[in-house]
Amino acid sequence: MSSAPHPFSLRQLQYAVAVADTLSFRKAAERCHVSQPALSAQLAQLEETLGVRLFERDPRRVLPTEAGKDLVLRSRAALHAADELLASAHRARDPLSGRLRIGVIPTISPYLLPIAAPALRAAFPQLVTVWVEDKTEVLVERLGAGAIDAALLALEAEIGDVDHERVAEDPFVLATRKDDPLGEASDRGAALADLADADVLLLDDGHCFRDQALAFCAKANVRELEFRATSLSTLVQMVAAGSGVTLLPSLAVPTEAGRAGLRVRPFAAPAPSRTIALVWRKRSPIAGALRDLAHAIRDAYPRPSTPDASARTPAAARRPPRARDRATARPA
Amino acid sequence: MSSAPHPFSLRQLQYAVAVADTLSFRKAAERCHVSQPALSAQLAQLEETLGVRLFERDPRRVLPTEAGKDLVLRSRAALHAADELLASAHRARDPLSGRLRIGVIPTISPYLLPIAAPALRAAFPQLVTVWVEDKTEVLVERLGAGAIDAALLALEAEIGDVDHERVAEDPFVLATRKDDPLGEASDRGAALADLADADVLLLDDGHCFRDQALAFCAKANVRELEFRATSLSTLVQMVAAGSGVTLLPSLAVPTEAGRAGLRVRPFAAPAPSRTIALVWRKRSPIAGALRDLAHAIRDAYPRPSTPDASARTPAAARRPPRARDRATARPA
DNA sequence: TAAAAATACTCCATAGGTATTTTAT
DNA sequence: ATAAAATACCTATGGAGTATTTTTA
Repeated sequence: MSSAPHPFSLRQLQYAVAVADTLSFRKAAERCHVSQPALSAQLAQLEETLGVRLFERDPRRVLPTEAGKDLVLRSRAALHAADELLASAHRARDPLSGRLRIGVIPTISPYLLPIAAPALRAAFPQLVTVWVEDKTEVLVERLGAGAIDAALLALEAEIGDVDHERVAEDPFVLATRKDDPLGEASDRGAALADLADADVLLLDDGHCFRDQALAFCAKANVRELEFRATSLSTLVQMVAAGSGVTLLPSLAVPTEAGRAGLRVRPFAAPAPSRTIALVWRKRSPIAGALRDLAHAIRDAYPRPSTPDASARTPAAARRPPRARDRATARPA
Repeated sequence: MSSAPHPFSLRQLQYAVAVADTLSFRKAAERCHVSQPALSAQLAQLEETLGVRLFERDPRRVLPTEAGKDLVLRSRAALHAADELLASAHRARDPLSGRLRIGVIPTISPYLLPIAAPALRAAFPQLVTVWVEDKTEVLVERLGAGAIDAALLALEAEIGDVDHERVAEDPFVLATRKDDPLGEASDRGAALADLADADVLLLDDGHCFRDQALAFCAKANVRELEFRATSLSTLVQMVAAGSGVTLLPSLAVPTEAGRAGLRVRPFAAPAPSRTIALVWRKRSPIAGALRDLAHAIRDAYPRPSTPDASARTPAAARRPPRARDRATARPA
């Protein structure tokens, strides 16, 4: 599996093509911006290494041999491939003008992507995003392997040694059945103590949100029911059916709380929450671009829509949309 | 229509491919038989000129970026094209293993090709001959333009300044109707004087054989009939029909003299004749090969089959087949 | 004689080598 | 501490320049 260096150069092929086009060493040299002897020498060397006479020369004219014609044809093909490569690389100079594979966890994906994807399309028209939905552990593994370029997930999970940019703080809310007394008392946030002796429904193993919710609930004397939901949507349906209560990320509320029979209640400070962030491999060459991308997602992030949202500073005022000029991005 | 020199080298592409294959600069350098710094430098330069980071490096491993993967893919294509070119050129090293376009005049072609073509196929299995039939003037023009590589014709014609190798001396014979007294007296050759006052039929203008026959006949007091044949075959039919007499190249005799009603008679020395030769452009790079080709045709050339052929030295004895080793060919 | 390509030579850019340092785990 | 890539520095190959000669129509 060893490879010898190529015996000829692209430059030599260019010279050969130029001679075939102009039928003159002098004119070809002119077109290539080199002296005639330089071109002569390179062609002589090419003929030497190939062991084939490429052009018949006499003072009157230059005539490509059969081998020369063939070589010129193939040279054009090779040079074209090289040009394509150059053009493609040039296109890739702007990391936000190619294909970007981004992982997203299932507790973010259905709620954020419908908003973030169009925003990214608008902000970076040249960018094609490929979204990969999977659990944190899988995404981290795929990120490390280079199968994806970045991932949207919660920093609270085990994500290894990666760089990141925060997108949003996503507080958890308590979701109960409409007639559950736990969901009342909207004048104050729910407290940990309220959860005592509650029947709590949680996501299936492997979902990082399960771990985060569980970590919070562990401080109270809660009973986790045996049922494990595979999605927040399922979880909400169970709660609405009166099987118990659950925690929801605020992000999911606009979508999931519209269901009949469900009531959501924010927690009193310090409210449990997760930090949604875009993460990438340390030393990724497109770190700057990814940071810009995170900013764009942050700016598109939905404003909280919990019942007391009007009492809080509107998201738009807290974070005015900023110019996403890559030149102003902080260095990694 | 000016072209700038290519900003990168095939060597750099090879290095990139090697790194992508081995995922290690060290191993890639090893595979390319260069030192690791040399490979590093070349790749750094490639990245510099393309303006794109191709590989993420850290001491633990090397990971191609999206742009790097794309480049490697395209590099393989470009390198493949270059390899193809190299292979094709190598195949073309042997001039007798490609396509060779050879012109032939109409007074040679139908009589010599059925013998020469199979002989060449046997002698040079790799050679593909493309035969181009036309009159001398056209062939000479096409030869000069490079449209054909060589031509089989008579040296007596106007063929310009070309190199050649003799294939055979082709004496003319007198063709008469069977009962024409001119065709008798087979104990001695026909003399110029015999043609006095004969009605002679000749080929159409443009055929070099017409000019050669005419030049001979001009010494006698012959009448050229108004009829002009477009081929020797037609001419022979006219003679057999009793319209007059004509000259034929011996080469055509085995084919044409089989016709009923025709008699051929050799001329007494000095017999008129033409010299069949293979000609090519001066300075043709495949002169040596063409000379070999001419020798092969000469060796396959049919032995004279005139009535007194048995009295002469057999062709096989005169010219024993020789090894057609290109190394022994006389230089141009 | 005139044109075009080939030679002769000189120079410098650069690919490549060795030794060493930096870097990140 | 280690393994790998980057850096520093030197060398030598060879590509390109100018001036000149050779070639052939």
